[in-house]
Amino acid sequence: MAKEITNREENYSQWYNDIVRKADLAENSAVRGCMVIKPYGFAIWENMKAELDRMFKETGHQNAYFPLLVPKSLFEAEEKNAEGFAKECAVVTHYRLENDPDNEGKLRVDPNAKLEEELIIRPTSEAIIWNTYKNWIQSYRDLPILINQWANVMRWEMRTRPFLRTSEFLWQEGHTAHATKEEAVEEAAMIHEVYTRFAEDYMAMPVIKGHKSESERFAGADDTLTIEALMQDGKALQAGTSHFLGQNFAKAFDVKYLNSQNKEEYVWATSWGVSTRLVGGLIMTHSDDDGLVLPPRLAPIQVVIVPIPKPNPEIMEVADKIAIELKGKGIRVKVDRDDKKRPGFKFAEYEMKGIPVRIGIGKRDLEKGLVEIARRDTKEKESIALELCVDHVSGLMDIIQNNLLERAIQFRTDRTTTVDSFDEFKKVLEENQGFIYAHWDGTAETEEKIKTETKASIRCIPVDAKDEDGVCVYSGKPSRRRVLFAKAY
RNA sequence: CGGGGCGUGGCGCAGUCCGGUUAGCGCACCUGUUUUGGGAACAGGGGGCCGCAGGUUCGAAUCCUGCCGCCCCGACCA
Repeated sequence: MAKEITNREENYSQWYNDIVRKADLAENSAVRGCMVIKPYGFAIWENMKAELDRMFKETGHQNAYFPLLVPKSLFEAEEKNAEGFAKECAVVTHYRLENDPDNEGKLRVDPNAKLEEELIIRPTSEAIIWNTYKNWIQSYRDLPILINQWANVMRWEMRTRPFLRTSEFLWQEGHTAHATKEEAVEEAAMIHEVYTRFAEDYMAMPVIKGHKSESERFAGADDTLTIEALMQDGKALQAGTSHFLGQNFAKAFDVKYLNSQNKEEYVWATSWGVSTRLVGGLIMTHSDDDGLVLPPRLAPIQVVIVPIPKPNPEIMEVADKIAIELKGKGIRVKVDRDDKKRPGFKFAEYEMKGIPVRIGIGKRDLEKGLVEIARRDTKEKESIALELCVDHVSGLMDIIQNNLLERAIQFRTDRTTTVDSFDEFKKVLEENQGFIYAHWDGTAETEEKIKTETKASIRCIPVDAKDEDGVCVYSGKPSRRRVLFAKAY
């Protein structure tokens, strides 16, 4: 069967790398920590982007674009934010190269072209955007500002992995400005819900919604909302965050407005983002040892039609007819016209690429009026009457989408444990990993100690956590509710 | 930044310890023939500054020195 993909059990991270490479999603580049996203991988991102963009616009946001470079003086204005990102910033210091007099044919940085002020390559855009908003906002009538940008950002990470953590990555970042605290809090929560819907309805990736603990918060935020997904190796992935920024950036950039009583007030803010990391989450939620598995709603190709054993006019006529009908139902279809490769090779290839449904049209079956339908998610194959094929396949789209979500929910349920003692806590981490619900005393000290001793961190304080009196698994101090722990990516 | 590993056709590797004709193998690629319902077989063929720069030597992929880069594990990371 599928060759060259490492088994998940054998070496999970090698398996992940194999999928990325064999499914032709991305490859390493000449730049350390930066990947080349290949057409097939980019198509998945484009589908995510299209859907998210639609959701943002539906909720009243507009797209805009701000500069890649941020003057250092602006970057440092919001202290906590600057401090949080300082260690991972790439910095532009010069603007010109020249021929190196000591090294024929080589260039060097022109020492005379040093910038007066260094420019930071954005690790996030709050600074440059709030500096801009300052000029846009005078009155309560200018609010709210609801803007999103699709952009690249750079964070000089020490260790990178394709999609999950790269030095440069693509994302969207929403930056909104509001007249009242309530409105901003509501905005952050609304986007949190949009992210949840996207993860579950499109990626078929169930997530836990919650608040970050104070120490895990975005640098410069008063509250960070997160969606946390569970990967197949039992580790958590932070899949999206939505921050309530309070008035921190408004104060740092002096953004005030006049309210209807002609009184000056600071503006309230949110920011929120998801990135190409979602592609990594998608891979690790559904894929198996035979390759990528994609949910139909995000698959670049939803159905592939393979002539067996190879294209001939009679078969292709049927294939094209089915393709046209499926396309008429809004389904993304590829008809394989390659007459060089044999069916077995193609089957394996399309499985590697995670195409949800394959229709095999063969001479022998066709004589009996049958075609073969193969599902990627279950690997089931069935023969079905030609005239039922289109309806059956279009119906499969939702069935597969739901099955993937159900499967992922089941996996998460199996890997979620509620514990009441620290021994139990550690035992679960050794044996099962996954999500752990446990009581926590609410202090950063305890959180830190648990993390140091077990490598598990608080992923979130779930929004739907029930009040439940108990005692902290670590300190024994009283706790009002359980929080979600896991080792994380 | 610490520990480990590695740079040899597009990819994966052998050869390096112990220097010696023309640097080899698998995959991929090209041509042809036979095949074709789950990763076809055979035959022929193309493709290499052996990471870079010095040095030792009659002779360096191989030995010496310096540099550069990559991968893995840690530390780090919203």
